[in-house]
Amino acid sequence: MCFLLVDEEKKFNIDDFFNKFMKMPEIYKKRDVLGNYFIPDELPHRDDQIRAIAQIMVCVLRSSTSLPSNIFLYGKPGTGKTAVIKHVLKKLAEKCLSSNMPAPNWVYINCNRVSSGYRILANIYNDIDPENPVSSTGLPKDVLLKRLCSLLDEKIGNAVCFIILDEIDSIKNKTAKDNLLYILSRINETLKKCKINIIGISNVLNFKDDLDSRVCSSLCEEEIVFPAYQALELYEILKRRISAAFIPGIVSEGAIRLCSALAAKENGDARRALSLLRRSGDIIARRGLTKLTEAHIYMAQNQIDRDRTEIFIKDLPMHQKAILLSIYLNFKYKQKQDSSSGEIYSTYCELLSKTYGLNKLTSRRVSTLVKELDLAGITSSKVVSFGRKGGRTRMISLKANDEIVVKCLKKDTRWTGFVDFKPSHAGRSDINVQFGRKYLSLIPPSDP
DNA sequence: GATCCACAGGAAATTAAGGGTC
DNA sequence: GACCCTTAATTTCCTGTGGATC
Repeated sequence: MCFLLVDEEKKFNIDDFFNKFMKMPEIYKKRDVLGNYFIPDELPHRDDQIRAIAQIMVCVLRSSTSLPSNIFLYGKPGTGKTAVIKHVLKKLAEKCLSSNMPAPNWVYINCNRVSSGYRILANIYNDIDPENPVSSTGLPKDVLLKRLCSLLDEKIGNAVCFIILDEIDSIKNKTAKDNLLYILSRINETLKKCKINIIGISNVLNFKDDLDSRVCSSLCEEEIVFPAYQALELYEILKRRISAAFIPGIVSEGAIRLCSALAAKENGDARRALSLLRRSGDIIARRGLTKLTEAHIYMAQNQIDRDRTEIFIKDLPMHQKAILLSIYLNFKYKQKQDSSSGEIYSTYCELLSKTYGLNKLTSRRVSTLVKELDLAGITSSKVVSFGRKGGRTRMISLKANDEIVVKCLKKDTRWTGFVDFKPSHAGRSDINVQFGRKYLSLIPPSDP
């Protein structure tokens, strides 16, 4: 039996907390304005992009069956791509309705959440007909496509349906990506009444280079690039949002400037600036303060980075946690900051030999998982060559705060007991431990 | 300049799981 | 229930690579 030891004095009283909060001064007029999904009526510094998209889409106003060119939008995260396309479609729909024309239909899919071709087609289907959804697996792709075409003709009729594929670069499998985009680029040949227009949104500027040439020519008819926001542009965007979100006088001038500068440093990401503002607003709201200063922006920044790392590690699959633990243990027990992929693999194998019911992954798979940790900013690594004696390897070091890493790993009961485990090769001076896989033989055989 | 090391990493194959159809 | 489909995770196979050493 297990008891939670709770200090009576520190025991959280939810009623008291709510009562205290109710007495605190209100700082927000409308907090939602700072949210990621809020689309403002005006999008400053995006006039060129709005004009370009509007000029392509305007033919829909002449005839509901006129098909505009397919569009591809490129730009780094937080540069307003999604907001601009939604804004233009909203305005187009308003104009159609005020002119007694049918509003254009549109389906928005974030490919980051629906990463396979089949599921993207299924999501388009389910978005159009949510009452009779198709399953996310099981049907042959050609059957699903046939059903989707029938549905589009039946539900949309003689009109254009815009399909927005956001974060299209996150479809990892190149064949799946080419197949899906090829199907979509030819779908109008199968449709009898409805017409499909594809709007692709990518965070990767050279996304097109990776596409099949047939797909590229039909899908990338018009391309619009979204440049990163400059600090001054971000400042103006924040000013507008602040006046809609906060009660006047709450946010200090210095805080706005700092927030814009920090976001400008992160590739001009407006989403990051708004998230900093939202988080720092919540910090002062919970403390009952009425002035948001630079200090609160720094606090918010630390909290966001910390939360991001903790959530990422908490959600890692079991083997990836073991790999991260191996990196941490090598960092902890070695004199050097970085370890070779071979050393990490041998530590990983050693850890798994001490657990029951877990088969170790191959070094190839571990190599892919290490790269994923790298991409997430948890580790930092680079490929280096040690010549004939040492060959080519990846040198890996821990980038995230080691205290946060160990705290998160301790929460996983499978690995709690291993956070102080010393790898066999650590601290040995009688062997050259540069090249870990050689030393797999050091690992004692696991119990049967 | 050739050789060799210790991998890196791409591509195809395999496996398991979830689901649809007949 | 057999068979077919899809996806995701993983393995297997293979070629490529940078630089020290021969």
